[in-house]
Amino acid sequence: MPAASPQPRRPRAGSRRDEAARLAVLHAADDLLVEHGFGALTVEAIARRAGVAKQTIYRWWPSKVEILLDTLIEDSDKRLPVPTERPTAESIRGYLGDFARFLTDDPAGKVLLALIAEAQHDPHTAKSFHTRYLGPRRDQERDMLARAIDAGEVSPRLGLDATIDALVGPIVYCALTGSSIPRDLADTLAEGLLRPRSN
Amino acid sequence: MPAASPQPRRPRAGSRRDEAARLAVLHAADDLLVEHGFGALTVEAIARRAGVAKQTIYRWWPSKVEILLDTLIEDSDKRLPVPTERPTAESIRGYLGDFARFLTDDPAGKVLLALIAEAQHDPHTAKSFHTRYLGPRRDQERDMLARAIDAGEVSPRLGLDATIDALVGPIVYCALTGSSIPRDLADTLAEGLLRPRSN
DNA sequence: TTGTATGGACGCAACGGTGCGTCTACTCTA
DNA sequence: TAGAGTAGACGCACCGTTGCGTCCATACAA
Repeated sequence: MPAASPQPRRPRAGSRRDEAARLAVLHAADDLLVEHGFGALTVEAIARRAGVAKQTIYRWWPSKVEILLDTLIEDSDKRLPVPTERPTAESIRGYLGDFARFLTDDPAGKVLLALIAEAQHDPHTAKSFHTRYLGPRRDQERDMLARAIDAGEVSPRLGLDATIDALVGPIVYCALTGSSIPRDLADTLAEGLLRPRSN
Repeated sequence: MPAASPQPRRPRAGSRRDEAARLAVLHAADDLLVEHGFGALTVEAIARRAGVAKQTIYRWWPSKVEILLDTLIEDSDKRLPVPTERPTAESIRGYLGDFARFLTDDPAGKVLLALIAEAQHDPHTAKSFHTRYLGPRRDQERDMLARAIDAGEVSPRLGLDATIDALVGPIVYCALTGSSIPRDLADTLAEGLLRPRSN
């Protein structure tokens, strides 16, 4: 293990916010979470790892949860975009597969799981997590699904939100319980829940 | 490994464990969790509420998580039994509906959600939670499903575990994200995933 | 049957340790 | 000079542990 090397000396900051310090904090939080889990994630450890004073963290973030939210939002916008442009059944299946891989393979997936968890423990986290992450993302997913319905690509058995919960839920649940996600899970879910009632 | 314990010349001396204290701790933990959330749940608060010394808690439980596990196991065995005796599609649908109500309405449902969450944060919790709760319950659920398949009642599109994850996942996910669980969710999931591939 | 010794369960109180969030004091640059 | 940064001490709460004294159910000897 690389034993928390303090970052190389940055040039002293001026009177604007130090972008290098901001990124160092974000990355430190992300790394520490992946390496040692949320339980071992403390503001003091983040400061140490980032090579930044604790006060600098408290100046810009009210809690470590908001730090994680910042990293999650940036990473998932970048690496797990919602395909709202091509409203096809195939793109929805693709998104579900990407989501499963994001959760299991991407460091940001661990952040998402940790925030889902922390939201159960703390109401402030729950509120912020919904407002800043879950809500906006759900809006995009709803849009994706609604367009596919309009295009006649799919015809789900449930309402918009319930359908998304039914598709995403099992994937998240597998990740939460640490069981591996079967290859055909996403596709079978889509088949079972997006097809028109053929009978 | 314990070197030569002095011969228990009097095997049955001393007081017995105080059952009232045990129950007081279990109920105090349950109540505090429901009232103030896991974040505010401390061993000292449990001791205060139960009218019991902190030492008495540490004497019998290694952590507050184990206290919650004890309450969860007792409550869910009692109030959410897995219907393994009548292997019908209907009993499975009924179980899913009961499970949804358990999660949203029963205090023990909150305990379950809190433990799922805490298992993300702490590896010890994860291990104990799987060994003592998730594993045994999954065995029963697998049994329930396998019997229904043998009886020709259902013919799922996925493997045993994946099917259970696909049925239970959305319900848990709704509860975790605080969204209400649609009335027809359980039934539609069962229809979409347990029916034989009719086409 | 009675008296006593045993030893476990319990309550009370204090300990050192850790992370929290705040605070002060100082530095550096635009 | 004002804003952003570093360094580190502070009081607080909870952690998990320990020592000590009390209570009481049992086992056994008188």
